[in-house]
Amino acid sequence: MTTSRRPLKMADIAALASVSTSAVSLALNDRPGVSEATRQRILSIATELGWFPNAAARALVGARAGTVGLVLTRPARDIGIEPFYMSFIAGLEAALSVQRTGLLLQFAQDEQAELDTYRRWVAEQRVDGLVLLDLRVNDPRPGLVRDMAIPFVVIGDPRYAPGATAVWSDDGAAIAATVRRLVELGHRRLARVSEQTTMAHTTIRNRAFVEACTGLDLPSPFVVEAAPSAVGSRSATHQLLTGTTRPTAIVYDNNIMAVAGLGVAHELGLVVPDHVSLVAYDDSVLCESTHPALSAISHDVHSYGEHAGRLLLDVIDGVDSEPSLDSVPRLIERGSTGPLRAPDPTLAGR
Amino acid sequence: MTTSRRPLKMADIAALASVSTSAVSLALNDRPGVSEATRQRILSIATELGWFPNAAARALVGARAGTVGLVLTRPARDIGIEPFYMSFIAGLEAALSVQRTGLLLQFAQDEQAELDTYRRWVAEQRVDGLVLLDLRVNDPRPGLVRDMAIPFVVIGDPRYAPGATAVWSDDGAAIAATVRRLVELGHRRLARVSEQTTMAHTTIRNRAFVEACTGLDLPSPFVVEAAPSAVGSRSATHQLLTGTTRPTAIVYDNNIMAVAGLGVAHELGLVVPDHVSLVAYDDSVLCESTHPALSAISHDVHSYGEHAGRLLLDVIDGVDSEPSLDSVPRLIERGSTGPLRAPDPTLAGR
DNA sequence: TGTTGATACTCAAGCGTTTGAGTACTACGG
DNA sequence: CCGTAGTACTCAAACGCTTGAGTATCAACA
Repeated sequence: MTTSRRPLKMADIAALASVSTSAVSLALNDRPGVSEATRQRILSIATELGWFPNAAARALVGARAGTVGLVLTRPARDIGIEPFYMSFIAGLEAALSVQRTGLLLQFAQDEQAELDTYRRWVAEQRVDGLVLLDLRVNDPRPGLVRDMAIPFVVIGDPRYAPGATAVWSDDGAAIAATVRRLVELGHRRLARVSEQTTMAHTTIRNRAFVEACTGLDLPSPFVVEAAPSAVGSRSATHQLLTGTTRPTAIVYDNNIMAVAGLGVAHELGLVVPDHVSLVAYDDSVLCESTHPALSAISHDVHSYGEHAGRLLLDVIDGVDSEPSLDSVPRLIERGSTGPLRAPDPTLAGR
Repeated sequence: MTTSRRPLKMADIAALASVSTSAVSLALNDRPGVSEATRQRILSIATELGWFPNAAARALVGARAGTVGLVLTRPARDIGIEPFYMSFIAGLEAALSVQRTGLLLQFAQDEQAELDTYRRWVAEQRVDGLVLLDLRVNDPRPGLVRDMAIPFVVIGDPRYAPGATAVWSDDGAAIAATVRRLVELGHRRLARVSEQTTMAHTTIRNRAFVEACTGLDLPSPFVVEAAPSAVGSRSATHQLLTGTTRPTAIVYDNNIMAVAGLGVAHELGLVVPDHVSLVAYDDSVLCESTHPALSAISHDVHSYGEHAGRLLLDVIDGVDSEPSLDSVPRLIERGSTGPLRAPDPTLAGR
């Protein structure tokens, strides 16, 4: 392993192997045209010297940037603490790195900025593909990105991105199963604290939630749309838990919202799950760390990201993929859910 | 804004403006050699058409990739949920995007893989600079990266990376101030649950913690080194809170560890802060969401990342920067700290 | 022995920029 | 009216790689 000041180029390898740069190129890209002996000689010299092809030169001629792009569009400064994103990104990156593909990451304030970033990346030919996260209702992004003629995958329900290669999790089924389980535990007054209904997954979950409740002849459930932050969840939860007909179980839309909701329940002197059951969406060690530990509608977000990465690489390679279901999240029951046990302290006039 | 299939090139702009590509280049890079009128004409055509320079071509000749790299080396799959990282990355990216610089993100299993990634990125000339996160004791990275002759900044105390451009926060001072405050509240048996002492910041904090305690004539504090995860913190906290001489205040090394510790205290039937005070390191809405809300040694991690980004861009521009103190984190007191109020239920034999 | 067809290679053009050297034009002082 | 200096531009080479076209060698076969 030599550490030289001037970066090595293919010509250096070629000179040492006494062949032309073309031969080196053929050898290193596993193409026919060089003998096995020469190929091995070139390869060993290249690895010996620690040479890697200049990414820019390769991109310029080969039209492969070796990079895919991801934009996180989140208004609040601190929404990034939602564990989902980091896990997803880690999984995505794991899949990409198998094929030596880098991940370009950008944060945007709003949809306009996000689209500007896509346009710029495509114009600069910086990326070979894009990952569209947080699919929205009537999302303009799939259409616009398709017009840019760049491979992409959508993370979200294909019904909201017709014709696009999507990887999704069946949140509706997961929500329905959760409602059934809560009813089995004896709950009848259910509630949901959701993100904004502009999100496709929120709409899907909300609809599934209401349908599951009415299908089981429950009173129609509370659905509160909150700002996608801890603060939003706090006030929504407070509102629910201090209302006249208080729900006995609340299903949240992510981890942070559930943690915040748990805090509010504690503040109000309610015991979880004796007075109220709480369920988080997505799962992480955060849910395991609270007391009581949060029951969660769980799926493997890391492998969700990996799945997305593999699919995007396929699309880049020209393999046109169908929408692909990643998983049906399952309710993992921990300490925050259970049958209603104690008398209701607030309604009893504690 | 025209959306064309074939990407635009400089020659297209040149043709429309009836000038040479050289003129376009000069105009777009704000260099002398074109008249103001021509410059404006070229600029307006370029923006009209939505043209951006091909990143690869520019990198090939200009030796600027327009990208900096960051590797997250974390053994556990879920440590990424620590809010610090996402906030830091968001801040970093914000600073970079001001100068149209992208952020290449990679996760690595261990130090070896991290170094391999740096070597590859440098050899491929994919990045103009590197950010070295989580400085370790006797960290080999600054030395090796310097040998690669690529600009970099270290995030961490410059004493552990002599000669490198570093941006750091004075954790020692923050810890000392926190200890003083806890003593002011009446605490005398203090403890710390820390990450591995291979981390430079952990070593610094541990030392400052012990020194502050002995300087105030306290009994020597407990310092427990835990695996950097919620699980590690749980067992460390359990050990501390069920020991014979139980600490009355515990200072953690990050957010997740503190949340996990809070959960353990709850499980043991201890009231926070009446029986034990808890302090988190770093801060995020997560700390505000628990009950009681976690007091935290707080600094603005987002702007910490921004600071690092600006500094790295300076180094890339050849401005050799001195180590730069970002901040002295300050204890934000929330509900999890206070004077010892209740009799100790465990020691009283509840 | 000459033709054919592989095989193993080399040549050189080209990808879209930047940039130092070169050129045409204008203005101005002497 | 010439020389000079500046301004506004163009030319062409270069960056490091890929790739289609070309060439040399050699075995097989008629």
